[in-house]
Amino acid sequence: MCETAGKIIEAAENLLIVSGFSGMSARAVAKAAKVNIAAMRYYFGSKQGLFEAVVRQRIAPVNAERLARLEVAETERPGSVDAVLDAFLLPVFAVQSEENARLLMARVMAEPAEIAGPLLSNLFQEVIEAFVEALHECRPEHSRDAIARRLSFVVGAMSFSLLNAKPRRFKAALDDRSFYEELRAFCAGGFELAPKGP
Amino acid sequence: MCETAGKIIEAAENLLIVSGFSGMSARAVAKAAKVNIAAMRYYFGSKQGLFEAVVRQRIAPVNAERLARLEVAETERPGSVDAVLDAFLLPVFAVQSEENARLLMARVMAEPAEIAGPLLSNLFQEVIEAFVEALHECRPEHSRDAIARRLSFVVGAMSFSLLNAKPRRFKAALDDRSFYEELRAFCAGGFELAPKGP
DNA sequence: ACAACTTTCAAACGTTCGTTTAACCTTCTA
DNA sequence: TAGAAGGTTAAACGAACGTTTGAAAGTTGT
Repeated sequence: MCETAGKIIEAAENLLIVSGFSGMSARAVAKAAKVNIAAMRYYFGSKQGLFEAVVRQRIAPVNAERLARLEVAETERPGSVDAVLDAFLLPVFAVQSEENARLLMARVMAEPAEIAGPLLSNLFQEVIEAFVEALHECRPEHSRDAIARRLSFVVGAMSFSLLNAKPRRFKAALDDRSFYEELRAFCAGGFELAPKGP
Repeated sequence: MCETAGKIIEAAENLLIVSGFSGMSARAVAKAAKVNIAAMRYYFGSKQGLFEAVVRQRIAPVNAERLARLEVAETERPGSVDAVLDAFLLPVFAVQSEENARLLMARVMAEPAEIAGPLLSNLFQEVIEAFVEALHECRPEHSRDAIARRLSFVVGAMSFSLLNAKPRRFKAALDDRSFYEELRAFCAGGFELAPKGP
């Protein structure tokens, strides 16, 4: 049955978020999913294959929506850093994607390169290139390298604060909203030119 | 001999940077340090104890210098966000601390909470409180919670970009310098008020 | 020289790891 | 009804894990 693969992915996602790839054992996944260990190999080939399936399933839609929103932003609000940043950040915080999607993305970003490196390169190459180009058009006084570095600052600010946010506070929805607005404001400010004053 | 403990710490640090805590095996540490596995328990009690010793040895001096520089900044340039951010960020990039110190700090920040959580809380509590207070005095229009969130953005931007920077490029010294200035400019911009424009 | 202490070592402890095998159970087709 | 195909399972594989032991080797003080 196909339901088994889904149960494995769901359990693996939850364990990945709290323990990371090396800290998550295939046996723990099987137990949490109430599935035999061999089913993991049957559907995903290996633990690494399961990891990549989990990450792909969560991140690919987010990146697709990023590119879609970027296209809209570039025609409706050309030259706006805020609009580009919204296109990059909002898909992560969209209500459709649950909190797990955010936490998983943050956790995967923090994995050692030998585990997630090639996968993330494949998943993000197109997105990074598109957003660096878009931001470069908004701020042509910065070099593309500088823009790319600043974009990595944006990703880092988002990932780290997600990982280290308290596991759940009261009024989560409201907090999420204000959290996002602060993140967006912070990142947008980072793309402004240095202030005039000394 | 005390040299053995030093060799273990050095080897563990290098392996921690590339593999993280769960991905680093105690046996690999012993082999890299050319030391018997039992020496790890003799000097550090356990793998977790070794981990904490490595982290403490690297991060404690950085945080001490952060507090020292903050005190200077508050008297010499009161109210300057730039000065406070320099006090927070420069000790990480100071020439005295090698690149390993930066990479280790970034890697440890990305560890799952169950591994590094309590340790990081102890190591950073005082620093976080001091810098949140200092930044709040620079920007009293932001709440302390908002300042704390922005400070976590700063930490994230720093950590992530360090982890994902290429392992070494030509002209490292110059690159480090411009990298730091871009990071500082980005973070400082994040603390500015929303720009006046639409 | 001897005894007391610290440090190092080879070897093994039991456990858990990711992976694999081979048999079993469905379900559908000939 | 026989059998092929897809899905699931218990059981075990060898390897590697963190940890522990007990004694050898080295150091120190008297």
